[in-house]
Amino acid sequence: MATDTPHALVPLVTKLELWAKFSEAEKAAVLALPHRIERLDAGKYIVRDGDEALSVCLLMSGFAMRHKILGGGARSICAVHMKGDMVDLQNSLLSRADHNVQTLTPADVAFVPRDAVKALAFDFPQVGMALWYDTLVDGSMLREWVANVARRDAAARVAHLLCEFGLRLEYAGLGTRTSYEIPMSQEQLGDATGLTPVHVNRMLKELEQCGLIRRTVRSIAIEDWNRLADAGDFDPAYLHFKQMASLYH
Amino acid sequence: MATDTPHALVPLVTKLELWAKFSEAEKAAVLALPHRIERLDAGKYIVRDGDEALSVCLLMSGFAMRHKILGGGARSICAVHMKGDMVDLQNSLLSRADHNVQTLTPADVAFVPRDAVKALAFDFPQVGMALWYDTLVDGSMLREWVANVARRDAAARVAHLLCEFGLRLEYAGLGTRTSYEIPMSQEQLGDATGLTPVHVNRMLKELEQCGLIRRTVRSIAIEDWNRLADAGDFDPAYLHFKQMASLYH
DNA sequence: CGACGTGTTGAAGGAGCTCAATCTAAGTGG
DNA sequence: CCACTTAGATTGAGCTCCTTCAACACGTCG
Repeated sequence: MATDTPHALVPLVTKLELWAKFSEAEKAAVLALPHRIERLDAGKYIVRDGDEALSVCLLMSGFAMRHKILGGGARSICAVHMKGDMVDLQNSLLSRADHNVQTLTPADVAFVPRDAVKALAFDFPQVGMALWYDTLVDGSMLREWVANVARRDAAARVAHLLCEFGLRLEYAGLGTRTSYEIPMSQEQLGDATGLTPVHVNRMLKELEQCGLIRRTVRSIAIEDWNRLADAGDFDPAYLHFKQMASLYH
Repeated sequence: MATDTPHALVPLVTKLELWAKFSEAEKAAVLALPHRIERLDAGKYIVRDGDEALSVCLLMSGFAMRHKILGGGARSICAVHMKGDMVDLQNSLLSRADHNVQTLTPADVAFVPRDAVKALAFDFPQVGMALWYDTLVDGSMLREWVANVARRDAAARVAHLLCEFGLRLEYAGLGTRTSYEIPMSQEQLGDATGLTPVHVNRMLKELEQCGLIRRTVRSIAIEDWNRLADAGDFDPAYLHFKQMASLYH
């Protein structure tokens, strides 16, 4: 569990410092978190619903999703995570996982023992606060996700998801908001929007025919950001991005 | 802002102690939070989307909801709160509200200044941790809410909501899980389930005709808990109730 | 080459929506 | 106490958006 790559947690510090300026001691404490780095294939479960989750994990590369499997076997994806995201604070602190976390692509993941995170939050309240803020932003994104699947029509749901993805990828330094590779199949997009894969396909086609996007297999190019944002009823306020004024039009 | 009813915050202590045993000093610190108590009419906004939220508020009686108004004017309700619930940690800590909080019924609300809550969390990490846990449970409930509106059919959505309500009311000491007054109109139920009020009405009728519930105006009696839970694909694990084994069948 | 996962397209059906009328209960003012 | 108002509940009829089912295309990988 001792770390031979002490810089692996730098992205975490960067992210948490969005919420509070850390002292050197606080930074050092975060970087000193014991962790184990693992390379996971696509489709690997990080946590399963019902498990006792003992680790918090940090996505260093690749993509992952949170989802639930319902009684009838249907799947509901409620979040997608990318580089720098802290996955599974939710499950690990509440001890018993209430949903699954699964990789969408091959991913490098740093596992940090839950108790070390807890201790860190206790010993360095400033850090604990930043972690808390991070989970509050997750909550905000969940509320928007609810609104998306509950009250927007199919085309708007897909458009909204494409806008959110673009901004988040840009924010994570993984591309521009108007051109990126989407790490999900159309079936997964369906599970994320509450639609069937067939209908996702038709909506993508429609958005393309309206000149809002262009696409090849998995690559999305947003032709007209403003019109797509309009079609998707997209307003990035819920992402609570800091210091990114340029993105707010 | 000085308090003349020092016991008003007792329900908060009780709730937070589900997550961590508090010392006398910690309990005293929570009870010493400065607060102002206010009686609000039904339909009153506690916070509006976009506001700078300066207070956290504790529901002492009555019901409230969180919701978003979308571009087209549609409303999406993503949570309902009741006695003892801490409303609006979300909005106030992130400084700019990303959704509305509005009373469903007349309600007694204790307003606590945001900075006092922050200071409490800093000075008493054990308390801060409990507050954090509370927001994590909110997140879990949101994920289930996403699954409900995204992947269940109309009858199941309504059934699930009725089950959740019953359990939460019982847990809050406001009745039994099988018989209660529902504090929402059918239009609001529609906004909470992503359905039209007309269709909510038909689903309630259907559940009644199947012998799962009985009802008068706003009162719900669950005739057959197990069958209703089955119809609503309801499993209470996501509520993360503590010490309530009897409810898990 | 064949198999498999994924994307694409068509046709038909249904769950839930829209529109609109009617009914009920709870005020409210006279 | 009653006429009047109003918000919400209830019901019906028709329509539409999305689903379901099914076939076919395409690229990758054994």
